[in-house]
Amino acid sequence: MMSKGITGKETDYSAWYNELILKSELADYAPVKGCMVIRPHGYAIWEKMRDGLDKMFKDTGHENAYFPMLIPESFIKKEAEHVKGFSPELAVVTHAGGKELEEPLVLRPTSETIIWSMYKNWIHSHRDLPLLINQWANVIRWEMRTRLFLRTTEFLWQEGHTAHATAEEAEEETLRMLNVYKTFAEEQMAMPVLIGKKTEAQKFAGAVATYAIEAMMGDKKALQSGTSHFLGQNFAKAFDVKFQNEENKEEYVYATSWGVSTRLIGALVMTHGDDKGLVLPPRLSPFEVIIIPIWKTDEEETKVRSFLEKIENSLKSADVTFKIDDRTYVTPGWKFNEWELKGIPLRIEVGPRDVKENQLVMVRRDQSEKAVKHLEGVGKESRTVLDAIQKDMFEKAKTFREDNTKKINSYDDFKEFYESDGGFAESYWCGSPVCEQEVQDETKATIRVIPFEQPEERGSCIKCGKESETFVVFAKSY
RNA sequence: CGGGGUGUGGCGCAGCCCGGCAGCGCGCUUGCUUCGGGAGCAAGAGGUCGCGAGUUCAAAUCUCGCCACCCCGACCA
Repeated sequence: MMSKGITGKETDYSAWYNELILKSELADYAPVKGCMVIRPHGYAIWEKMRDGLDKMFKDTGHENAYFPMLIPESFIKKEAEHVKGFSPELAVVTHAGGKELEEPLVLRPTSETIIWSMYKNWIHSHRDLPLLINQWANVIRWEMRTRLFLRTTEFLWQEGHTAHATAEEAEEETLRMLNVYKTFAEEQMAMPVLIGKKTEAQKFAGAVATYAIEAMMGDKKALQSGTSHFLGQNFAKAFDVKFQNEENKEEYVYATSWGVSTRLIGALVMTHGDDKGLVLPPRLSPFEVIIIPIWKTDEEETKVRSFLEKIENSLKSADVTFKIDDRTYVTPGWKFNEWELKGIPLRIEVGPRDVKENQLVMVRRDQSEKAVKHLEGVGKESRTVLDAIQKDMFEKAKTFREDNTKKINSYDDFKEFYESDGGFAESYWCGSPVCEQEVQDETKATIRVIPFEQPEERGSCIKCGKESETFVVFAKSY
């Protein structure tokens, strides 16, 4: 079932990532190339993410709905940029019911087109706006190269699609949801993110502007972890969605869309994982505490079990979620390793020695020291420790990012940076797509974001040296 | 699409050059002893060697073809 250990991060990051996912039972390869099965442990994490995000969406006034997976091919073609961006990765159904279809059906790569085809029927007046809808769904994108969680042919995500009366309102919504993502990433995933605007070259096909959260992974590469798009009137025009404003004038509707996907699980793995396996932030762990009872004799078992009840009650009263691993056919040592591999944030060991002393042993997943704690108040103590883990994981990730972020002004230094260790480079850029492309061709680094907070001083473009006021963050990315 | 790799009991691999009984480790089953960092002993079960042709008395092994998956690069959440 399981062989000992996984490849070290330093030895081969990619092998480490794959082995970690397979061995911690987050996911497994499916029969179809590029597809994966999300196993219960991985899906439980996704459910946690989903629940956390869903609450944040509801709190900002959104409602869930569900639109179909099959989209008439002609819909995709209605928005010029959208077609151009997505046609290479579409999967198309041409036959069904034993016959060739009159019009091929596209398996949705994203749902703007089908949603806006419906919004046309639902929006007539400014009183119908804003329309704030989200859907949890699967999408299909036929990618050339896939990687577990980071880029799979089919993935699960959430896509918000909102309609507004004014550009200002829509832009506000775009940034509101970007900030929801930032908050979620930092507070729930313990993953610090940069936020900002994407360059023209990297924006969503069909958007006026794309914004993103970007995180630094354990190998110092960037991962785009969530996007929020201001779509302007592009889709309203493509699908002829107009409303009558207060002055009784017809106007096209303004749109946004925003999404995060199961890629976030990959982000979690690469932000916090270590050579022993996954390290889960308490708020996203399927359960927070794994309890491992230890005994030799029946008599000891009876004593330990009744002691466990006291621990359970204390944990329950502090709303700490836990699981007791009382399997008899594996040794405690085996369980330690297995639950560390699976990333459960806190472990409690209870054996005859502890029963006698009215104590227990606590071990944080993000550290390794064993700490002896008294039985009394173990629930509250666990909560305190879990909060500390959540916070420390964030700080550790943030420090790592800061340690690997460098202000770079000269292109020679820049090239050298990406030939050696790499990381995030803070530089200036003149705004020319030519410079952007040349930097990418020569160093593999791309502009990840144009941060909102721009420094006072001006600089010079990292590539052409022209004076520039645009401060950007470069990195190699997934 | 280019480059590389792999395909042999559930998992990881050896065997292939040089054709001759299909092996090893882990896991699994049963029993006993174990149990505070991946337990020990004993006895078992388990395989169309990715698929298809060919060469041969004989193919996991040689030849030709095909397929699948993984990794690295170009496209992307």
